[in-house]
Amino acid sequence: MSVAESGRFEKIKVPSAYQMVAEAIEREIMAGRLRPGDEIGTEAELVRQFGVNRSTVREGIRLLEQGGLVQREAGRKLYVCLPHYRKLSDRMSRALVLHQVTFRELFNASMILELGVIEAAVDNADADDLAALEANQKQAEAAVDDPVRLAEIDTNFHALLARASGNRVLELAREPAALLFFPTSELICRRVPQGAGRMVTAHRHMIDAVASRDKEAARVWTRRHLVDWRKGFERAGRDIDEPVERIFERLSTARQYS
Amino acid sequence: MSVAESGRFEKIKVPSAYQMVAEAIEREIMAGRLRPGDEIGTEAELVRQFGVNRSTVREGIRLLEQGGLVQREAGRKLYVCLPHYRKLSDRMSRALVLHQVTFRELFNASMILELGVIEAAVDNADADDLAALEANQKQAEAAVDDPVRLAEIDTNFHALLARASGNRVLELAREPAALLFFPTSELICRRVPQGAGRMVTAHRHMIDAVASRDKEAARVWTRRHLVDWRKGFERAGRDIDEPVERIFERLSTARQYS
DNA sequence: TTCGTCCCTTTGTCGGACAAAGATTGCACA
DNA sequence: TGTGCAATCTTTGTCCGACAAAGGGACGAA
Repeated sequence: MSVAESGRFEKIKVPSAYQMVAEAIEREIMAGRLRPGDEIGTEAELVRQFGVNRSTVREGIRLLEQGGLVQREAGRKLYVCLPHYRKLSDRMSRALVLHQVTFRELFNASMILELGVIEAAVDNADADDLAALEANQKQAEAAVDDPVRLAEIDTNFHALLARASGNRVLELAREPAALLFFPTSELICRRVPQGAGRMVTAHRHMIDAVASRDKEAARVWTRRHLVDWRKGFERAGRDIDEPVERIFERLSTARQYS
Repeated sequence: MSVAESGRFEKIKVPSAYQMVAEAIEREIMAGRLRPGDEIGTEAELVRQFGVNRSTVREGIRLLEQGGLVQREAGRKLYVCLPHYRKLSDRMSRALVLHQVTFRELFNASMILELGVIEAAVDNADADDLAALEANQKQAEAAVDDPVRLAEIDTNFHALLARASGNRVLELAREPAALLFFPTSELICRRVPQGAGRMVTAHRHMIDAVASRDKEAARVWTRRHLVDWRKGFERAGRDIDEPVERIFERLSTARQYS
């Protein structure tokens, strides 16, 4: 029963062959000797190079596959690729759910992240970003009576805003929380009559604030938007201290926005 | 050369058996029917249940393994486990590097995240958190002449602060950036004579601010701490708009802090 | 040129095999 | 009766060989 054998020496780990295969390939990628778009050799070539069996090579490849470092094009050749944000964020979100974080944590973190995002967006948004936001707003206005669709549009709105920030670190940092947070708008729009209208109004003011580079208005309306969420959440009879439940059935089938 | 065949139909994806194995197990976990700590059956059992070959089962398991959803205890039984933050953050950091984000993005994002973290820490830190921070501070004072060690301590300082925030969403959101950002303190302490001293001083004031629940002081000193980083970074002859380079050799061998 | 057909390559899956190491059983001995 | 040790069973990691399906290219016909 020695789970945490605390002592003088570190536990010796003897990596298995398939792990070493994965690590070797990953090192090549991280060192820049394999670049995104390059194709890794065939399994037969890897078998020759590493001197292990094909089964072992394949297990190593599976490890990389999940990390998003390599991709198979339609069951065919194996390419190095840039891990896609969305996929990584999905994993993160799953972890948050399994760790049973509360809606309060989600709310507080999102307040910080979204305020940061919109401030950066005020500084950096260009015409394309604004056009994308306007298009999203049009969709929202047309969907005020469809909670499912509206929640999806809301999620996209904030993703577009994050992209407009021009800061990919921030964009990635907010995404795991956002993937759990904004889809709950559906619940709120469904239970609170004026919820949808207030959401659309807030989005309108946020876009305008970004367009006119008005940081103060941007902060005010973002905060209001999120506080609305919280009020709606409680009015819908939910407790903000309950853990985020498993809402991934919807998320995993949601349409990609990029 | 049809990489992005944009057309009327979505691409048809035919999932292979090993992917279905992984997805089936993952569904069980996310649905709560398999809980962290439970042991997944032996490979032989999975072979029976899924009706596929052992090689296929093993490839499926490798997919889950990388995601951190399952863990093998010393080459032995397979358990469901909670994905560890550190591992997920490592993946995220790698992705940021591969996407060639700039130090400017890293700096701006960290400013937002760390300010958010310390405000939450001011509200939520308990005696244990403060004790841990004090212990870290002692280490830092003893290592002012060792840039490598000091950078590690700085990284840990901010991780402890994030934990003190009591917000795991925020803690996770900041980590990918932090894993890239704070280790660069080594460079600065090495190149800028007064860098180490200013760092220790800033940490001192940050701890005091958290202990005395002084949010304004906490913000001021955090901002000063990060601005110091930026000045040092430029004084060390680096351009803040250059992409984050590949510094993972160090990171991957860095000691775990939790 | 365009199209279809044949052939080669590569992947996904299967079946079986074996050594090493953990887990279990059973026995000898105190 | 309880304890320590050896034999045995189980499970994993790795290897080997095999085959169907699908992609890709060569080659010839229209």
